[in-house]
Amino acid sequence: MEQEPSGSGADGHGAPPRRTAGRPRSESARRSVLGAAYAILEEGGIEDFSIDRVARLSGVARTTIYRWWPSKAVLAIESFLEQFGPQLAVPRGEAPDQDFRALVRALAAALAGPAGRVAASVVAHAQSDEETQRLFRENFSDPLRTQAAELLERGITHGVFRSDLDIPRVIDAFVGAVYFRLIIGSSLGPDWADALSETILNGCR
Amino acid sequence: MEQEPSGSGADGHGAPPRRTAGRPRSESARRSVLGAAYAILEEGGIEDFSIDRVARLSGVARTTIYRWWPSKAVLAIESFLEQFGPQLAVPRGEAPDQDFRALVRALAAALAGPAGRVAASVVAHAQSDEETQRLFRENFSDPLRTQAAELLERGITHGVFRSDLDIPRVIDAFVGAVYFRLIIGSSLGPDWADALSETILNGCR
Amino acid sequence: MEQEPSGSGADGHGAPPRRTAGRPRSESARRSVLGAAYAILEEGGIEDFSIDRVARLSGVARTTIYRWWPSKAVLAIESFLEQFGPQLAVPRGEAPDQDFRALVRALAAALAGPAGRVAASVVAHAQSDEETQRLFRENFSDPLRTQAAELLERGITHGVFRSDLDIPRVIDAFVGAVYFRLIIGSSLGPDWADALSETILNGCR
Amino acid sequence: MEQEPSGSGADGHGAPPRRTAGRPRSESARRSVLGAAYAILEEGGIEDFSIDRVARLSGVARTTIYRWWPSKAVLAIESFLEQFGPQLAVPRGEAPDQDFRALVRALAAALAGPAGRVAASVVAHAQSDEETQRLFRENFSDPLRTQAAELLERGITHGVFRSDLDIPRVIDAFVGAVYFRLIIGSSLGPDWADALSETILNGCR
DNA sequence: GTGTAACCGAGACGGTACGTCTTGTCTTGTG
DNA sequence: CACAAGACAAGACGTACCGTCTCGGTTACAC
Repeated sequence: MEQEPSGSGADGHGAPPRRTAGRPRSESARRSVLGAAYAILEEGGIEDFSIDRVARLSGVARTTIYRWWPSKAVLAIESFLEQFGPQLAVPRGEAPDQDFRALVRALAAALAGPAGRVAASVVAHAQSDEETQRLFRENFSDPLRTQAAELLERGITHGVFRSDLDIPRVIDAFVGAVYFRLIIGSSLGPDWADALSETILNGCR
Repeated sequence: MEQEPSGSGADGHGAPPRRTAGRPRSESARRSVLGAAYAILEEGGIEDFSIDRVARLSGVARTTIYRWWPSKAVLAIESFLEQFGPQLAVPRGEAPDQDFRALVRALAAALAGPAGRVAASVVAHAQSDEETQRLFRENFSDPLRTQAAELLERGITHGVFRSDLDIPRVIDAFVGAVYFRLIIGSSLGPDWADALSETILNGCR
Repeated sequence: MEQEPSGSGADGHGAPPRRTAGRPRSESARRSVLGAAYAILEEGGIEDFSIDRVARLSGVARTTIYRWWPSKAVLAIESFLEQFGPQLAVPRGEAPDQDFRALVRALAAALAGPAGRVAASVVAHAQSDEETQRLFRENFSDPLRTQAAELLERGITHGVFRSDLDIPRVIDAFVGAVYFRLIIGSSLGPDWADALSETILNGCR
Repeated sequence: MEQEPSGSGADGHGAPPRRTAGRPRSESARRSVLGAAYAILEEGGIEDFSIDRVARLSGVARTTIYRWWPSKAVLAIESFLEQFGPQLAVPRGEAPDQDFRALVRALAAALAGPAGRVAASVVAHAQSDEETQRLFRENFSDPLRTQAAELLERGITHGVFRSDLDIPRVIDAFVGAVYFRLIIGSSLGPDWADALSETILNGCR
């Protein structure tokens, strides 16, 4: 979001950096804001999150924040995605059912830490804001589902999973289970993750 | 909440209603507040919800609200539970798998309406408030899980479901799926509910 | 105030104790309230004075206080008068000018202590409440003026003071001076009192 | 208060207006607040005075008032001083005793009107607030005393008043008398003022 | 004795105001 | 232009009192 192509050297094939007139946006301000926002989310959840606090902590003027982020929800989720987005490595091994187990474990583990608290906060809030919902879906939910879908399809072609598998529903089930436990404040340990995997895989074979 | 032992016919051994000294709590005020709170939740979610607004809409003084509800989160969830709590009738027919399908359908249907929006709002908020989380769990989540568990156990004894079924995980899966779709803003139609039931039941047999 | 005809044997000209039907007023409650009220005034002035606080400190129900004192101003001044009223002994010696000096000293001394803080608080508030103003005038200001007037008249008949002395104005001057210093927060030591006496007596001879 | 050096032409020695960054304070808001504050004081005394009411009447946000005035006492006295401060013109004629009479009359007259009610309210409150007391003393009491002192000194040098006159005490006496009558709710007519002047002047000659 | 009347306690209720915190907009001056 | 600084209107927060209003119990005198 708000990605500035300015710095990316890849577009050097002719298109100039497209520097519009006036003072360019301060990249350092942007980073300060997102960093401070995430720090606040991590320590106090969305409850303690306010534009004022982000401004104070980041040293960036409130006006500047308002110029670039339309609402506190968007700022919160952007700061979360920037940190969390690249964190989930989907496994790709030989046995699809083992991969599935690993995926569930990885998701549970990622959300068990402090990032989970942030995720819960942010997604909770998302529910009231179209834009935030979209950002979450596009940058977090959809990629995860896509990767999971590929894994399941691989299982089908390998003959490990039944051919009439309703892939989206399977994904609904395991992602939903993890997320619901997160919201409810229940633990997300590896034992629980494995038990869930087993239950779901039972229906896939 | 604030249950008056007065009405419980069980103590018919002579114990008088035990009215404590002082002006008794106004039942009409309590109802007005919960009603207004639910109305606000229904139309604008938790975002537009404030004690001030509830006070104005209900015609009850703000101080009176604070006397009985410690925080806006608790008021919100209580107003939701009062409306939604008794809404979910768990089916009890001959075929446990049919019953399961009906249960998933009922849950999805209940949350597909305006109550869903409220539920999402409220549960979202729960995540940052211990007390709200507890209220939600005790009054909504736990009863639902208990009833679902009984249904699944019946299925096992009837020989319809496998005997090594991990009941809590099955429940995690279908409740989580419904709730996640709700949060994400995806549809919760009967077709989707049936597809989910089928996927999960596949693992139960 | 709240004159109790019950005990006063002096009115034995026929009027019986006139005990009206019903439970009689609790004398202990009355005393607790006035005592607590004065204690609060002494430590925090009128600023910290509230019916709630008096009720809490005295252990008397708020309703009971409201039954007997129409406003917090009246309660404050009554509690003050009960303590301060009998405190000022007007001297009666041989030399009227010496007596005057002693009177001014006594007034200044009485108001220099903690009671002064209370007096200032209370009289300050009096200005906005008819009833309080009347109570202060009748129970404090008028008696003081009457006694001072007698003293000055004695001085005239003794030939120490000029015969055309405008007694009320003299009293305005010295009482006003003391009170103004009190309000302004200036000291009220004996030296200042003597200097004031001298200045005023200069105009009396 | 809050004096803006910008307008004072005296600092034309090079110091620029020194406009600090950020949006400048709204002069119109300041005026609205002080005006509304005085209007409320005039009609209901300090009893009806509240920041809320001032905000409503002035149309200025409550937060803005709190930004500039630390307490309601300070706001009250400032609004009073702004109106009343320049109102008292001290006479300067040939005969010092005539001037004194005129001064007492002027003071009494000024406080006899609606401003008197405000003054009484405000000064009454001053007694519990250090800051208010200071403001009243510096901006009202001290200037008045200074001018009165000059008048009396002129009388001494002219030989009209005795040379050993204790000037501060004389001022205590007449200012106190006026203020005490004000608080007590007694009239402050010209006849009374003249009688007071005569009584005090008797001691000055 | 038994009313009945006025008391006292407890505490809920509708209100007003408090002083603080955020939100989002605006209005300056500087880089 | 971007940005820092900060004023502004709006409005919610949770608390303290206000004065009124039920209630349940407690004394008294009066029949």
